Amino acid sequence: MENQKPQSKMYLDIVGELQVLIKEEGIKIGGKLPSERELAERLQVGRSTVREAFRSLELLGLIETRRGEGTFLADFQKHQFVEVLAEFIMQQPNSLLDVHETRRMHEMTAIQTISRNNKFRILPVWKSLLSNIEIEGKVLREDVIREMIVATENRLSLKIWFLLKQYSMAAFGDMTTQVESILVTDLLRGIVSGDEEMALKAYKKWIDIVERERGDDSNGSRYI
Amino acid sequence: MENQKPQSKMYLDIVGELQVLIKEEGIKIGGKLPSERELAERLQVGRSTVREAFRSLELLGLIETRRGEGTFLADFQKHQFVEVLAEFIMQQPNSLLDVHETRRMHEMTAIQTISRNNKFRILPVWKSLLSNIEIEGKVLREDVIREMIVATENRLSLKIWFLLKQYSMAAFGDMTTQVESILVTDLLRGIVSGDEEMALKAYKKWIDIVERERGDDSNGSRYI
DNA sequence: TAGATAGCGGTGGTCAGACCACCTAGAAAA
DNA sequence: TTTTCTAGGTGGTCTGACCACCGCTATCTA
Repeated sequence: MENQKPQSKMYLDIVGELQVLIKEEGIKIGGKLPSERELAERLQVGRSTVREAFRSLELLGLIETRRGEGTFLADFQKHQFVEVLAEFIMQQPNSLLDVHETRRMHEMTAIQTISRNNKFRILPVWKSLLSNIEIEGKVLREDVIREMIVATENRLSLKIWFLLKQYSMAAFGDMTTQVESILVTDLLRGIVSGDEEMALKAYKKWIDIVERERGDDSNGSRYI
Repeated sequence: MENQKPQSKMYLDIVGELQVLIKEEGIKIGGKLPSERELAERLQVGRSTVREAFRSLELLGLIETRRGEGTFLADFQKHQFVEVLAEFIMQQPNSLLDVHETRRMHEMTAIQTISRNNKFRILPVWKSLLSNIEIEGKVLREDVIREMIVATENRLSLKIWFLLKQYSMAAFGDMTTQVESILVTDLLRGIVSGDEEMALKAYKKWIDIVERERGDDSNGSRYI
């Protein structure tokens, strides 16, 4: 018996091997992964090691395990881990500010990108949002921003933004404030007309209001 | 023996109990947590269950385990979770372009941030870089950019940028090209003088050259 | 025959105990 | 005093054993 490799962090290797496996076998979201026992044998490790790898991925929201059924590739949206992260991180005021600012960075860049490029400006979604506002009188902050980042077609940025959003939501509670339609209207109008300055100005005011409503003390952003 | 509670997700309870324990015992960053064996006994669970809880927290970057020493409360600033997420996320096609653009986003934001704020403009590091260029005649792209993002004091942004950099390096080979000192000098001068436009213009030219040298086909950036 | 059900195999959840590899501090030797 | 060695503690891994749960199928019942 020549077992147990000395290199630390075997379960991290498993995580890596899992990524390969998922790719090779073409497992899609919601698809089933091999069972723990099978995986252990296939990778020549103990079942407990496989489980440790699974546990970490589970808290990250990347997989989902159901007793009696199996382990599945999770829908990205779930992410229970954010709460845990937030709980732990609350004591570290600085990192929270980083999250905020990085998120704003992605949001502002999206606004700039869209209002500078005709291809994005003429998208029907903006007018659709505008008419929605006229009808309902208000709109969710996240909805508008999300649409903007989606429009830029940068999925990585979208993922990061989504993460950061959840993260700060978990830390501050629900943030999907409904704002005066005037600002959103300005923002959207700025976008469709290519008036970057107008859009950004509306965005900044918007942010100001949101932070004030929350009594945010992490002001003095470096980006705005 | 009345063992093994049926309620699923025992390890999540452990995570919760750990948070309480950390708070009650006043464990600070870098502080030592109880050993796995002690914790198992104290919470009346098996050691493997404790370990599963630890593994998930570890991948989140909340704790750090060192063999032979123990388990410690980690520096949250490390944001280890970003790596794993990135790995999983970037398996998608088209992601390479996304990586590029997201990275440029972080770089440009840093440049803007610095040149708009006196506090950052007057940092001695810029003059130090400038004189270095005069002496050696050239400079590494990454070095300059890194210094800029470091200067903005957003460690999360730095972390993300570093990741993206590594990723594109792995995809394209070594990218640390040495560029004409003129452009870098312009960029740095723009920064210290608060001339955002000048700095950005130099940056964009710089990017152009790098992409051209590499024969980059992922042009048409949405951000520049 | 059609429907209810009891059982079986597979899966995750947990535990206990056993090694191994590693680190550290204190004891023993120089 | 300085160096070396050793014992105990810690995380890392494996094994094998249960349990609780799920889904399916073959069986039993009305």
